Amino acid sequence: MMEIFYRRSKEHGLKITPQRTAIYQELLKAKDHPTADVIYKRIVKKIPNISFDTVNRTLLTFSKIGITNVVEGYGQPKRYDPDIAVHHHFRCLQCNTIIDFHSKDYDSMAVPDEIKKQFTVINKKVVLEGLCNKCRRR
Amino acid sequence: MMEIFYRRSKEHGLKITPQRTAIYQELLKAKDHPTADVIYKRIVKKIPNISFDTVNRTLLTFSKIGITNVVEGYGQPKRYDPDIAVHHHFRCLQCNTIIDFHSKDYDSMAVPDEIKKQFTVINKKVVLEGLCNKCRRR
DNA sequence: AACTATATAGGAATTATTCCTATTTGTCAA
DNA sequence: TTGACAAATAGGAATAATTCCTATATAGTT
Repeated sequence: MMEIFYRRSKEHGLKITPQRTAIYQELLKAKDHPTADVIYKRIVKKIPNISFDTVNRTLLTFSKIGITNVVEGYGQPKRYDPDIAVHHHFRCLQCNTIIDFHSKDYDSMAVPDEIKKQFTVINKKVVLEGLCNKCRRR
Repeated sequence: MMEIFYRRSKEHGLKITPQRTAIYQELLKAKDHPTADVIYKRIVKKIPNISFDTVNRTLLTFSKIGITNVVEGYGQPKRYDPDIAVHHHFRCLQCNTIIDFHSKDYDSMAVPDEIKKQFTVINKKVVLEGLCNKCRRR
């Protein structure tokens, strides 16, 4: 799994630093679409003098070279997703939890011609919004 | 079109103020999914002493009572959409332009049982991402 | 081992959003 | 129509999120 990290970094002329390695590993472990701040807090336990800026900058860099993604949100802090395969999201409007799910039906939906003509579509996903079980009870 | 604004405000016990009326009208005119700041700058020309906070707060209130929506984004400032009918978005990864489009195929996609069981789905949309024509040329 | 372009730490600056409070204003009921 | 009162506003301050700046350090190459 670190494979892709080394390969893409090379391809883009990025140096493999201990900080980047740690950030990528931490991100891979994360199942909760964490913010830069959350990742920073987890990592600072291992690398006490790492700066927030490095974590933040690195996550943006990773997103640029396509080894992680910024998750769609609504103006709250950016959240990152280490799963770069096609998948879809359910998002709770109340607590902002994001749940990944897979659906072959969704994956295979055609892009309308109208859009294809005008734009280069790189990514396609379905975003469902509503209430999760916890929030529904209230 | 102001109909829904008056009705929903009543339903939620919100007062009809000149500020709210102006903000709603400005939003209705907007085709560009504007930020609170953009709306503020447009409105301050008509109501010179309106405060940014009022605009911001009002837009959030409108979203809460469902007469406008916050558009999915990636940590940039919140952007608002006066179109509350079901529709879908194409978003340019480079310049962040969001284009609305409609698709009956997308509208009619079923929500997976797996999700239905666990969550109350209120909203469903397809988000396409890629490059718009302008950005593609570079 | 030395060189060089890139990356980092730390802090400052900027941007976006929310909070606080005194004052004003819709709305409702008499 | 008027008074009462809860709700809303303006203005500024505070907080949160992100980005920028710069001196120093380091990965990757020669």
